[in-house]
Amino acid sequence: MTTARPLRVLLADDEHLIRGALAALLALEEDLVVVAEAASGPEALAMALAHRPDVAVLDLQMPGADGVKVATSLRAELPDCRTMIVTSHGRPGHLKRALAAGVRGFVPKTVSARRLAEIIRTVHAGNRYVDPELAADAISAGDSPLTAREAEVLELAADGAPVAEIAERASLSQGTVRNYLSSAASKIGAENRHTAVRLARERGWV
Amino acid sequence: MTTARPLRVLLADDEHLIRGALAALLALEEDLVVVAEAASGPEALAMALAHRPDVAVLDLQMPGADGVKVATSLRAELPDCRTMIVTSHGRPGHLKRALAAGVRGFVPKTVSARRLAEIIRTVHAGNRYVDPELAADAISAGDSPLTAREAEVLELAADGAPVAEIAERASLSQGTVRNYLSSAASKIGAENRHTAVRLARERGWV
DNA sequence: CAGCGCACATGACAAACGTCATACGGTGAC
DNA sequence: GTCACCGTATGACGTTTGTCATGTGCGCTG
Repeated sequence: MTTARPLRVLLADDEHLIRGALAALLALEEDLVVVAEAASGPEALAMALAHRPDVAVLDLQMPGADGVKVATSLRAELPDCRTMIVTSHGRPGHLKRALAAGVRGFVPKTVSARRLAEIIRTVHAGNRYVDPELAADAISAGDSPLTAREAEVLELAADGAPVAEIAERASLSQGTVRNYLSSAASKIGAENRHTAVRLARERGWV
Repeated sequence: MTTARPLRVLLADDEHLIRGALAALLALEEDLVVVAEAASGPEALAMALAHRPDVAVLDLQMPGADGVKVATSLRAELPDCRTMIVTSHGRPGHLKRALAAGVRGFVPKTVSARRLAEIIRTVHAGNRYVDPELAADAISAGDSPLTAREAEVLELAADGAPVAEIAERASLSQGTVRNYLSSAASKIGAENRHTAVRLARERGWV
């Protein structure tokens, strides 16, 4: 059993420093081999199709397309490839999106390389792994109490646009927009739409 | 000249994965030795005092105290130790703050490890190094047109607090607060304080 | 089918906000 | 020593928001 076929890994992260360092560390693991690296979402996708890795380790924030988008495409185009997300900022919403996209591993960058290698093996074996802390956050954040429209309007309000502009962009009357913003804010427990936007962001509801 | 005293490096980054990987890569450089690692601002400070490194490589965002704060303290307590900042999100304002704190190197995490090693040597030699792209951003963002008070009030407005609360926290009258917010927004070219906050953030003015 | 929740709307009122004029004391520059 | 700019303040004005009541129509679900 010493000559098992090595586990082929794709590494995608826009930070060269991290990516290179990670590749070096994973190379120390005998059963892992990094077959491709990418610095952007589209590049990750292209690399995956070219090299057909067993596991794709994706950074959440990358130029072009974020980790979850890449995972979604990968699921369609390369179903045998397991995907996992590594991230610095673990927002509850991201985790939820990721799991919905078929991602099987979700870990913060605070883990050690050894641990990451273990998790890569876990994921490859067909199991899932979600960082317990992030999972707890996601659960405690709960599901969004917002209706689809409320969320949409809140999102349009995100950059501080006045009601008139939001109304126009959403093709709604100004009164309706105010109603939605008001009910969204009260559901969230914020005193005004701006704090509502911030809180919704933090909880991954927008 | 082969047995020169090695260059002693302190590594501070809250992401274990990155920090470990970085340490491993820097260890490949013959003339560098990582003498200490830290995962938070205070820890970095303590480690520096205990191990007296030649160069401290600090992540910008860390729990406890950010890289710039650590650099400031270090400058006072360990003047011989050069400091440099490594960061993922290079906002213009951070660079300015960092240079003011006596930081001698400022690089994004997109550089390669080899390059980082070179820069560590540059910094140790007493020179400065600032990533050209970040420098260009900082220059094009220009200086803040805001007065000290305007910036302060704008910062208090950052989380969407109403004027009354800002006034209380700044010990100002509500009218004054509104005046400041109004003039700050007009200087920035924003239509209201919320977009003003956002733009000021992007330009590193708060 | 009756009831419920949602999308969407209107009108009205109070509170918050943005803007402007005006004022006065302090500080630094010329 | 005047001039300009800043910090601070007030009062007044119109506009934008937040909130509420109320209404219509639609699609589920019991």
